[in-house]
Amino acid sequence: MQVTELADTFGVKKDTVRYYTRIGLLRPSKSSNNGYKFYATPEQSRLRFILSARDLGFSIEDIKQIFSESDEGKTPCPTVRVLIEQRLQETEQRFIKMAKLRDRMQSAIKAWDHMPDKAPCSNVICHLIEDFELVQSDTKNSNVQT
Amino acid sequence: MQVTELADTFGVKKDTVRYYTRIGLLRPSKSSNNGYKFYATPEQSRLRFILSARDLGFSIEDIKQIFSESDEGKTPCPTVRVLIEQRLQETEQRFIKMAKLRDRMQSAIKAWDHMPDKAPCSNVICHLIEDFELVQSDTKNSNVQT
DNA sequence: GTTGACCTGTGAGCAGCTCACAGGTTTACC
DNA sequence: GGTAAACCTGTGAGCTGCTCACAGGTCAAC
Repeated sequence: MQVTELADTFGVKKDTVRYYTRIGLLRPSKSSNNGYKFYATPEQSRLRFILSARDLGFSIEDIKQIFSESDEGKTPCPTVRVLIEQRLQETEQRFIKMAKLRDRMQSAIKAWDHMPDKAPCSNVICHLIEDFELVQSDTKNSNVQT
Repeated sequence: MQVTELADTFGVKKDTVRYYTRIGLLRPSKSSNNGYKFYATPEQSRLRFILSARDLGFSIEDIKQIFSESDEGKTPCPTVRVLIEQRLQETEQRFIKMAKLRDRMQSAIKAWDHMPDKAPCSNVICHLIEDFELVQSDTKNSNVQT
């Protein structure tokens, strides 16, 4: 199998396969006649594994580490358990951050609904954005006070 | 004000200010004696604006566009209203994707709790990760069937 | 032999910073 | 005046995880 067939088999882009190859996650042999890279069965397993791990939030670096352990014949399972906990924590933090961002955006849109457009003046570029900050902190303060 | 003072004033890193300068969001003058960049009041307003916009999910490119309109004296408000809707949609999509990822990770951890570590064999690198896929699709199927 | 389709590897680019680093400037002290 | 240390500067490169662009090699059909 060369790159195109492998990519099509797993429903990924050729460039993705090439990328994984370039960074050493896949290690195809070289076809002797034309020098094209040749992906045999083990490389196909590895790609399948990469895609599964990716779907579980493991980073490329994580996958490298898992491979290096399994290549030595060691069980990568303990590492996998530790890594996923870390990745989950990161994901949760980003998730919370994104939820907050979404809320901010939604309340900005709502607040702007009844505000007019204004031309920029000396220090104010867009009053919608700049006034929203104030609204936000007012809200915060009044929440604190009540 | 030069870069360090400006950065400290707004609680950002020097490198961030330098980055914004490099890409043209800030346009400091050059100090005549030592050639260092000098950030006057308008640049301080711009930085404040950048940070507010960033907190509302606008991209650097969005901010550039907003600046270019306000620099021409036009009101950027209509653009801002359109842009934030787009960014909100993107944020929501990423949010949903991340929620799903989080759920997958959590259920993997749960499922792995009762599974042993195993050494890698010919086609299997880490059975935790590789078997989880199957569990997932089984669950999906049984949900469909019920 | 030649046209054209397809395949290849590699360099560069994306966002939004962040880091590394060589070298200029300033300050404290003698 | 000199000098060493501390601090400041701008710029190039690196980060993730791809994705795109592109010059050139290969191959099947005619």
